Amino acid sequence: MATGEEPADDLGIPPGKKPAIKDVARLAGVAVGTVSNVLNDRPTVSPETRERVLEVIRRIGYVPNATARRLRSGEVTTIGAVVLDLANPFFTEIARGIEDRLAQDGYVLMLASSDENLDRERRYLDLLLQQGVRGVLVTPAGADLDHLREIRDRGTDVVLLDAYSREFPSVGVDDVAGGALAAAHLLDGGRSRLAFFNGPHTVRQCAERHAGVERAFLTRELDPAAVTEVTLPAPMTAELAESATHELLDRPGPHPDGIFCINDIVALGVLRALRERGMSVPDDVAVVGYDDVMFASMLTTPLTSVRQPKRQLGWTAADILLRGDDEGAERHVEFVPELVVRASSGAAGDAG
Amino acid sequence: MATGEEPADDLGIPPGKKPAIKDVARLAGVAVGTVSNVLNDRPTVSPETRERVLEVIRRIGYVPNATARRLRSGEVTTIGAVVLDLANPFFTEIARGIEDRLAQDGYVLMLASSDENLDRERRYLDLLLQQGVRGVLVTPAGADLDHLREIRDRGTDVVLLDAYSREFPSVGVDDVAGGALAAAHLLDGGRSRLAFFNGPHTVRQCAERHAGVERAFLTRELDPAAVTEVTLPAPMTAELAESATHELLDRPGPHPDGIFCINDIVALGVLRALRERGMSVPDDVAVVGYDDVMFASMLTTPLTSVRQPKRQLGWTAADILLRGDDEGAERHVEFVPELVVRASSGAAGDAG
DNA sequence: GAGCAAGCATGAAACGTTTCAACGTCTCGC
DNA sequence: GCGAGACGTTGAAACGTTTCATGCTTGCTC
Repeated sequence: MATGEEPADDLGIPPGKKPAIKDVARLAGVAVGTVSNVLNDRPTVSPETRERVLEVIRRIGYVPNATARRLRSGEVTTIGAVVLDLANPFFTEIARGIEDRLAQDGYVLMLASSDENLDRERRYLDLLLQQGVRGVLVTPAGADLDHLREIRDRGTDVVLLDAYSREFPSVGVDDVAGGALAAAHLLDGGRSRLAFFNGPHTVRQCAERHAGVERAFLTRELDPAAVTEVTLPAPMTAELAESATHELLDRPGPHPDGIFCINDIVALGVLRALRERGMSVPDDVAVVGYDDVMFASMLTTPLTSVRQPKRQLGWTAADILLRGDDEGAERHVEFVPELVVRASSGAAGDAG
Repeated sequence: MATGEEPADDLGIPPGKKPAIKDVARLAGVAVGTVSNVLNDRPTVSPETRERVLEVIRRIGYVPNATARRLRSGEVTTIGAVVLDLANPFFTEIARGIEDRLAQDGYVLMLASSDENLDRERRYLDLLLQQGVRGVLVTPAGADLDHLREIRDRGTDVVLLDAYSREFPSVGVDDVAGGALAAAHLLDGGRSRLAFFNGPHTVRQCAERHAGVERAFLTRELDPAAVTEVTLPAPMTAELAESATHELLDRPGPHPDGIFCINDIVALGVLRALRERGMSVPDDVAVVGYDDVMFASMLTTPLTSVRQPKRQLGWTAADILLRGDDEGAERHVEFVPELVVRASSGAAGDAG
């Protein structure tokens, strides 16, 4: 674009520059302080003056500069979030919850994905701090929280997302309870030979859900060792789960009559393998997944799954951040997962 | 935090205040300009002075105020995006693509969902402008682009996402080609009695994919009127599609032997209904979806679908924005969708 | 030793707001 | 006809940087 078109009327604003509050003041014939009062809805402005100022604002398309406002008043209306992967439905639901809460207060969200990479996490946090965010929500990519500590000590609030630490406010879901819920459902549905398709125990979620399964057994005075645990390497895909299922069923001895999967993707692979073998779900085998992702209810055999309140997770984390050091603000919130029973584990068959 | 710990030595900084550049200058016995030069690695500072300044910075824990810096220097490393729904996998893949491109240049993304609501879209755009973003990427919630025009005229770049307009740079996918691709695949696979589960034609995507279907027929010198179009009301769910399928199959006359669905969710409902009726896919009916969402390949009968290059869509939009008015910058990019053939439309049965 | 360039350091202006003490101008009550 | 509020409005200081024209020292060249 060359010299470009000037507005028909000359407003005395250098071309290529955005109008500032002083331009509004000049054109409306008032002081800058008055314009500021109009902008901030202070009651000390006469209706006529207010109208005149607003008219000018509309005419020249004035937009207040949040950076200058922030510098002077010190208040910030931006928060940052770093999640593991924005392409993963689990996190986008969380992000959506964050956004919903922020919208209430006119905040804007700056979002980034760490890809579970500690370096990327640090780089993004650094960028966010430079932008001057009021606080950050982080799903930590690793156990090392040193950099987060430093950020907090420098005065930027930090809230952990889907994690727990006694040093930081945090929001998470009780994974032990989730594991117990799934195992209990299978046991109480009359299943006795359980298999557990899990990920490596180095991942907190996997270890805790495993502990939950054990707890369900012990509560019923059963031996947790009776569970056949199949450990899948990361990244866990449906294909991986499918072949692991075939492998499991090829073993000698009785087949399992209930399978608990660490997430719904894995469950999908298991279901596919069972179908290939002509086994009936839930009559021969009951299957339970985890996360209750969008498509769990849409499968040919709708999947029973442990639901995490994803949206609420994000909402609450943002709420803690915005409410700050309020008296009533809870510093640690742990949600309780919920079992959604569908056809894949319906009324127990007589496979036993 | 109450009064907190004071540093042992009195530095002449009011308690409870963060040190500013002038404090560093005073304590190091230099001018503020010099400190600024040290901070920005300018070469006009003698090594001794630099060391002295850095020493003071370290001692009092000075952190530059990014807000003030930005106000003065005017440099922006933020762009905004408003998509229809952050919880929809289609848009999060796009967002991920945007993020990937921005990361290359150290930019940060401010993200918001309009929920297809024009008012929300406007409100969010306003917030983003206040934050002083360098430009915005928008998936328009409606056909009215007046506000976008205004934003652009006031000096903020605008790029349209999954849309087309000759007024704005834009990135989209050829929906006519997508519709044609799906219909051609069914026709060339020997299917002759097609049904098309579509949304209302007021939605651009629906109208264009419909045009694509017609084109495929005309190219083959067939009559497009032979297609049975079923119009589903928004929001389209799997349940809705399921019952619409039953309704269609209850009609007298021969059943369709090929069904094209406006998206994969709809296809899911169709598949479910067909299974309930004991019809075989693809032997009795071939099914084709659209979007190729993550789970399309994971269904019991993997779904043939028209894939949109979602990530690339976002990447390219961000690229256009960042490259700005460069000579080589393309102002309109249209991607070509791709058909991913899976079992749901596999080798044609002899249903004809 | 005059002239000059190079090397450093300086300090004030500028960025676009908010905030606040001060200043009319009315209106009212006496 | 005067003091006291009440009501609107004003203008400048302040926020914490960056930028830049200017000035002061050196050391070098002829």
